Amino acid sequence: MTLVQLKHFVALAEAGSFSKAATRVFLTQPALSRSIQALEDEWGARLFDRVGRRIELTPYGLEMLPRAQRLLSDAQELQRTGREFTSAEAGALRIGLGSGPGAMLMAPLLLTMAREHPQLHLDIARSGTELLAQALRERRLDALVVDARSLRPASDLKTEFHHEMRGAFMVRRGHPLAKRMAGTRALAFHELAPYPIASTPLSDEVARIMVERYGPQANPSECVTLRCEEISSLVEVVEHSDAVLVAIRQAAPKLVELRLRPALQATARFGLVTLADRTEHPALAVVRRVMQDRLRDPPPQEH
Amino acid sequence: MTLVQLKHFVALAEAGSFSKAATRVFLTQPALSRSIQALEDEWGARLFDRVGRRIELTPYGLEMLPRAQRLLSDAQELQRTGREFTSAEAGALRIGLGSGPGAMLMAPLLLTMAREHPQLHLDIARSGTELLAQALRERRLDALVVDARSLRPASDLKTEFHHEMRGAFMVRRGHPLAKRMAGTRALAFHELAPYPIASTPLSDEVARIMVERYGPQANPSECVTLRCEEISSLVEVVEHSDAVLVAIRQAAPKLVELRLRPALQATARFGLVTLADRTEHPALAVVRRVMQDRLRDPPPQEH
DNA sequence: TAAAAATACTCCATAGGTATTTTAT
DNA sequence: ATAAAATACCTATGGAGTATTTTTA
Repeated sequence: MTLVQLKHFVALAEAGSFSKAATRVFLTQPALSRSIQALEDEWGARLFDRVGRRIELTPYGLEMLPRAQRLLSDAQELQRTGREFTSAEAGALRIGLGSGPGAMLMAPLLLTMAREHPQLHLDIARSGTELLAQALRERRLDALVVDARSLRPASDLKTEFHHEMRGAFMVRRGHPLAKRMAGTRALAFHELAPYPIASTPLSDEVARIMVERYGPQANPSECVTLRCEEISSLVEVVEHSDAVLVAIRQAAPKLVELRLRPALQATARFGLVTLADRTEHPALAVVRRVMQDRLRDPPPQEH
Repeated sequence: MTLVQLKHFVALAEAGSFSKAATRVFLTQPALSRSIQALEDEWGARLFDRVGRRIELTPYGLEMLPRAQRLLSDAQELQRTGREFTSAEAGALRIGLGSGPGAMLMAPLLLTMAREHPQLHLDIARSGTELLAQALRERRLDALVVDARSLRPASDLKTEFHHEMRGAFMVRRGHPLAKRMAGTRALAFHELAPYPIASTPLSDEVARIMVERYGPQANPSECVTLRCEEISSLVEVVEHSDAVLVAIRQAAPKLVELRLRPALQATARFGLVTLADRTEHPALAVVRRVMQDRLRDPPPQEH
């Protein structure tokens, strides 16, 4: 039994004659005749009665026809699904997001999927980089987007570097510190002390840089008073209070950036991480596009 | 895409290596390798990552595997169903029974199917012979069992004669008429007059014979007082009353047959009728067996 | 170095085509 | 006499085997 034979069977039943059916399946009449015979031989029973110059389904053929049709349409469905999956129109994509990328990408990813790939199942996991990497290695995730600095280099992982996201101190427009930056004056870190500091959880790397630049009192575990994974909530707080936000500059483009001396010069390197030497999920193309769109540092800021 | 290729795909996924899978599907390793490659080429995406000496499903392969498995098991199911159908283990059989055969065969057919072919759907239609023949011609029935005498001969119908069923007058054991038949004495028809006469609907042919033998007062439409399609009910009545049953002798073997002068000598010729030149339904074998079992005239009666 | 997959080649079974015969209208 | 299916015969493609190379653990 072959899918091709089944197709011939169905075509013959629908056409009602060997000659007509043969042209429909792009065969000659003898070829179709033999194809049907082969099926009948294999199944040990006639599917059609050759009655004069007409043909007619036997009870057996009548019984098998709908089943054959169903199997054929299932087979077609299988092929179609395959194509859709490779073109990211269907299937399930499981993405792990580190806390920084999560803040920046979660909503855009969900939105893009909902709008442009409604048939694609998207599972987003947010967690620490190491836990995510473990899930990736165990095939519970298809890819991660994390700050590459927080990821221990490993040969079984492939990191596709995407964008260096500049970190910054930011306040609302009209904040006292903003006014104090008249002209080109830069602020010292201790001038921030009177205000609450808000940030998402920061990597050890960033913490180290801050201590290096501004001294022990700049250690995030000390100075950060408002910590929350959801950056949009933090932005809202900072917009309506005198709190200072420490985050990726581009995450809150409407806030005013503070110039500090020395400059913060801390960055996050967002990378798309997959297993090395594994075929990647077709839908990762969508993730890349969203990253291209959303992880773009703005041109140097003007005041 | 071929069912064979899908089988190879599933085997490889389950075996975890080309060599192992190859032996399982009775192929050499290169042959399996090429079979998988062909599938991957056709679908335009890798199904397995060849990682060192191990292989591993790609996300695409993972997505396609369960679908392929389902299609394969559906295909197997199709083949299995085919075999079951040809061996009368499954499918649907639609039989038309004339009133005489209906009385004799309905219950045994239903019982046999229920006991020995629980997966087989049986549809029994009871009606007049001509209506049944029409249904047969329109493929609404697979076969009929009718009294051949009531069927107008037609070249598109094939009648397989089975049994000549002898008709008889019967009464309960101990009935006054039974006592009156001492020795070899035969009764005259008018001796039956005091008793109700019970029968299934009789064919015109039988009615004609009765009038011929016993005169106008023997016309069934006149003399039959208890008419019912269900012969078992009639038998029950006759067993518990003084009614006389006119029916096929073998339909009520426990009753006593009346000897009449002249003898009734009416028979029903039960035949299995199908469309000529059409492949018959495999399950007709079952019907034939039931007919063989039930439509057997007993040896000449002793007294 | 060994084990596994891929490649190169060879072969043949089978599916398909052409020509012809058979059959039924 | 004609139209349709079956049969006979031939061809070629694709699937399978053997031998070999490549790769990686």
